[in-house]
Amino acid sequence: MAQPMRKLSVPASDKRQAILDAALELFNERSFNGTPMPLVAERAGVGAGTIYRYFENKDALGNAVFRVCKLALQQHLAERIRGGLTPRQEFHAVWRGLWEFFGANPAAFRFLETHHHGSYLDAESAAISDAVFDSTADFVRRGQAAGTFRAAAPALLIAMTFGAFIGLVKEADAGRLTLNESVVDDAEEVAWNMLRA
Amino acid sequence: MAQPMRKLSVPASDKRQAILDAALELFNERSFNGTPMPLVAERAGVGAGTIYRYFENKDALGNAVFRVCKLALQQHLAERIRGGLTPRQEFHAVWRGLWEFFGANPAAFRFLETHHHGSYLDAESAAISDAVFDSTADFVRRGQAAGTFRAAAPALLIAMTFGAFIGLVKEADAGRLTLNESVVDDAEEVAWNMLRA
Amino acid sequence: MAQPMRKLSVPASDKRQAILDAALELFNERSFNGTPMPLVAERAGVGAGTIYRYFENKDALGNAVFRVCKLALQQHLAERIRGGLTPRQEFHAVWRGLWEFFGANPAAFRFLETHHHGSYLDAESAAISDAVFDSTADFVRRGQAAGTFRAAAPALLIAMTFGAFIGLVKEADAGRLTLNESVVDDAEEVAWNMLRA
Amino acid sequence: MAQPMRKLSVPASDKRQAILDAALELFNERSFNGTPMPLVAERAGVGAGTIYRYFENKDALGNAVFRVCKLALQQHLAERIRGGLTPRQEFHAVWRGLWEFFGANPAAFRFLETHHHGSYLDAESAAISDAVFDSTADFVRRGQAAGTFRAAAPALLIAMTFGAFIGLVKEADAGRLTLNESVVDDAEEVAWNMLRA
DNA sequence: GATGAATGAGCGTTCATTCAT
DNA sequence: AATGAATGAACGCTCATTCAT
Repeated sequence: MAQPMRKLSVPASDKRQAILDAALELFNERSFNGTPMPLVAERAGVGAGTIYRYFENKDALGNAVFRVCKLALQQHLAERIRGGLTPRQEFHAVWRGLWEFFGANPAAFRFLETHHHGSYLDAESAAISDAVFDSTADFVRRGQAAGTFRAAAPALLIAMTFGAFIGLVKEADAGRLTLNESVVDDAEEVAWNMLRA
Repeated sequence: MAQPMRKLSVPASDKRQAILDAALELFNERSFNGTPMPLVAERAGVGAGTIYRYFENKDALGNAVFRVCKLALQQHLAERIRGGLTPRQEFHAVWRGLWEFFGANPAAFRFLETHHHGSYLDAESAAISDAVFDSTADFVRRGQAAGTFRAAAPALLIAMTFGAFIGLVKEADAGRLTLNESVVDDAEEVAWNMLRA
Repeated sequence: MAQPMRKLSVPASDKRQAILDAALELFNERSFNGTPMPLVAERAGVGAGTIYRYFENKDALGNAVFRVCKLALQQHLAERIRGGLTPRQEFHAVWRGLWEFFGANPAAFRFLETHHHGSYLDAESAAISDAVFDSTADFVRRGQAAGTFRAAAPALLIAMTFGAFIGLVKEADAGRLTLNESVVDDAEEVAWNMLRA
Repeated sequence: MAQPMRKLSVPASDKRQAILDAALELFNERSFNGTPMPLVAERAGVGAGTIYRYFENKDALGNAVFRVCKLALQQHLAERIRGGLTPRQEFHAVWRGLWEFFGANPAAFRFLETHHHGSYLDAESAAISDAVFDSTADFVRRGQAAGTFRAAAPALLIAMTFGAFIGLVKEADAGRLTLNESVVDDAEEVAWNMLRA
């Protein structure tokens, strides 16, 4: 059997991923503008110049981190919604999905919450945010069509529900709340009262 | 009797206020680390060196902005809660208070939401945040004692309620929602369903 | 008796002297370039702007301090040389004069030693140094004419003798020597062996 | 056998040395505080930021210059003293050593004389100064034990002898004395009369 | 005359980016 | 492809000097 005609490249570039990981951590710890590129390079275990082989400049790196996080969250939630669930079950899936995503990838979650309007974000990043929003709005409209979700602007319900979840994370970060399974379950019940008709 | 003929001198703290205002705007637009001090000076209409007559350094300026905003919000809400209101009326007062504060001072509101754990914030700023939280928690506990508010950790209810409001503002900033009086009233009804027993 | 026709002025300006004193101290403690003018003003107990009524700028202040010190030393030594002393007695008078001047005015002495070629010193300051040197050279030549002083270039003898005294002061400053009366007497004997024929 | 054909690369510490040389020159010309780092960089032919790859900050650069000069002088003198010389011969070696060092490295000599107690000098620099002093004091005590040197505090003799030499250099700088071989020989004779018993 | 708040040029230092290796 | 030494523009901040009071 003939070997396919593409060059055998290094495995989808470990270094690119290492740079993204390091940048995500550091942008959370020190903010985008407070993070020197050489520090990203050091944390990623690469040379400073190497970053510029993978990202045109610091802004591009910031946008790449944003997109990776946003798409990871989108995919994580999308995987949980598929299927023939009731709207209540769907909401449970989303809420648990947020919690699982946060547990598996807290840095990504915090980055999205904190850097959602960094001045370095470009049009494409904004477009991705809009696409994620649109698919979420569809989910809400399905629930409203079924009469299970409250009749209010989908944007309003989405904003308040995600906002409430983010509020939990921030309060936990401030040390005034411990986010464990039972607290998140309580919170789901609370949030559900916002959504249900 | 005629007013004596002396020149009206500018109030001594004119420039201090101008610097605080400029810093608040710019820290929102460009983040703390992304804002050069000379730009703050320019926006405030003062010389670069003048800032340092009023604030020891950039961190001190950041903390001053934070405290001014936090205390203004606290006072704004406190003024609206006093009196013999029912918990539902108190909640209305708080929700409207947030909305009014945001309308009167959107920059201050956004600053608090975005910069609540900037690495430049010092212990005193953190203490103020805690004090504001404590007085809010008292408000929640009063409502719970009266049986009107849901029995859940006050920190959880506070986090989710403020988070929901902040979610609205962010969504409005993203251009996917228009925050007007009727939307805010709808949102109040939604949020109330989180709180009520 | 008619009063002379000049304005009664403030007593030869206390402030000018206070500024000179403060500058002398601070230039010694922190060097010329390391001393901010506002600090000179504060130490002198005057407003920052006031210095500029008495001295055109910082360089002019530095030159004024230099001249005051140089002339004070010159006068101090000149007072001790007058009269019909033998060269040995004259040398004793000079050496003791240096010691007394240092004791009475250590700041002035150290300033002259440390700042003798500050880049801010102007031609007039240099001229004063030369004049002081010339009168000292005359003293040496008198001693050489009398056959009491060693026949060598006066500049050489002056340089080495003053240098030796300054060396004592520096070593005392470094904490490796205590300058008291008996040490200075010993040193005079040592120095005399450089000069005598 | 032919030398291998690899490119001759510049020694790694090329720039470090250029920076030290430039700093030494400029600190002499304009004093430590009077010398801007960008000017050091320009004189050294490097970028301003490059200095900070080799020295942590300006103070560290000042200390490095001081140590290089002090150790160079120490080594220069130490090389000349070894052997079975008489104290008079040893003194000749030291005096000539000073003169040769000054001739070979006038900037280093002047730096040591002028900056010996700059406020930026750290404990290690002070320790080096003390060590150099101690070894010189040993030399003096040897001469005193042999009965050739005057019985006086070694610190006093050292201070006056070095002070006298420095006085010569200063007088030459002031343009009132030309330091040539015969003048230095005369001066040695003069200085020897301070030291000898 | 005396003041000190205000200024902005210039300081010490950092860091995004480049490029010789 | 990968590096990290080198750069210089731009940062946070200081301070000599001015000028309205």
